[in-house]
Amino acid sequence: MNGFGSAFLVAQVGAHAAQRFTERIGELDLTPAQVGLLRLVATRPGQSQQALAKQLGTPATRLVPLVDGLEKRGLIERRRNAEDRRLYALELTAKGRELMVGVARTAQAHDRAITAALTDDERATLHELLKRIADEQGLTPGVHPGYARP
Amino acid sequence: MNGFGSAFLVAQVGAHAAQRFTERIGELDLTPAQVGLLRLVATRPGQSQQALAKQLGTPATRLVPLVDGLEKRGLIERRRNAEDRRLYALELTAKGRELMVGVARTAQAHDRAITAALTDDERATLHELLKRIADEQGLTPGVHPGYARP
DNA sequence: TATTGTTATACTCTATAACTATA
DNA sequence: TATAGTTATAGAGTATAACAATA
Repeated sequence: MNGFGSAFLVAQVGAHAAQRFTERIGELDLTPAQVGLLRLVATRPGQSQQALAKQLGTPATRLVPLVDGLEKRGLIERRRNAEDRRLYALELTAKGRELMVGVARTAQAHDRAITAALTDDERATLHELLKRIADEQGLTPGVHPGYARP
Repeated sequence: MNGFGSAFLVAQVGAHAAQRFTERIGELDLTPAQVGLLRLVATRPGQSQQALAKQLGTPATRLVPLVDGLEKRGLIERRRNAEDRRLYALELTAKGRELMVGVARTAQAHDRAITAALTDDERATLHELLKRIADEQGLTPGVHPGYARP
C-alpha cells in the first residue's frame, strides 16, 4: 500500500467538508438535512411530502418533523392541494426565499474555504473529474446520500 | 446557482464512496470503524486503547466494544503491558494479518470501481488535488472524520 | 381498497459519568 | 491522587408498522 486510494481520500475530504458545512450552516440555525429540503422545495415547489421523500431517498416519516420545524419558523408552507386533499403542496415563504440567499452565500464561502489549496484552474479540473464520477456512479445532482443525520 | 460547488460534490461522492465501501467490507463481516482500527493497529502496533482513541478522534469508551468484537474473532490481541499493567498493548494476530490482505484487496477493487469513469492520468490528478486539499485542511492521513457510525 | 400524512413503538447508537484496577 | 479500561445510564435519532383522513 503506497498511501491511501482516491476513494478513501474522497470519502475523507468529503466527510470533512460535510462537517465544516454543518458548522457553517449551523450559524443560520439550520441542519444539512433542512438545507437539502429547502433547496429542493426552492427549485421544485409545490410537491407532496411523499414525492420529496422519494427524491431525497429518505423514509417519508422523517420529513414530518423536518417540515414541522421549518414551518414553525415560517420558512416553508404546507398548502392543501385543492384537487386531492390528501396531499400537501410545499412552498417557500418570502422569509424562506430570503434565507436561501444567505444559504447560497454560506455555500460559496464554504466552497472557497475547502478548495483554498487549489488554483482556479485546478478547482475547475477537480469539479469536472468529480462530476464525471458522480454521473457514472448514478448520483442524483444535488442529493447527498448521507442525508441521514441532522 | 449554476450547479453545485466542488465542496458539495466532494461530500456527495465521498458519502457515496463510503456507502459502497461499507457494503463491500461487509462481505468480510467488517464495519468501516473496525477496518480503521485494524489498519491503525497494523501500522502502529502495541499502542494503548487511549492512544488509539485519541488518534481516531473518538471517545475511548467506543473502542471497548470495537476491540471486544475483533478480539472475540481472534483478529486482535490485548496484551498486558508488563511495565504498566493498566495499559493494554494491541496487536494483530496472525489471523488478523491474514484478513488485512483481503481488506487491501477489497480497498483496491473499491478504488477502481469508484474511479471507473477516469483514465489513469485523471485518477492521478484527482488523487493529487485531493491530497493537497487534505493536507491544507489539516486532515490526518488514513483517519476518516466520519468514523462515527458502525 | 389504495394512498397521504401522522403518530407510536422499538431499536440502535453514542456519550457522560460513575466504577475498578493499577500507578 | 491520577490514569487506563470498563460498565451503566440516559439521551438522541431512525425506521417499522399501526392509524386517520381522503380518494
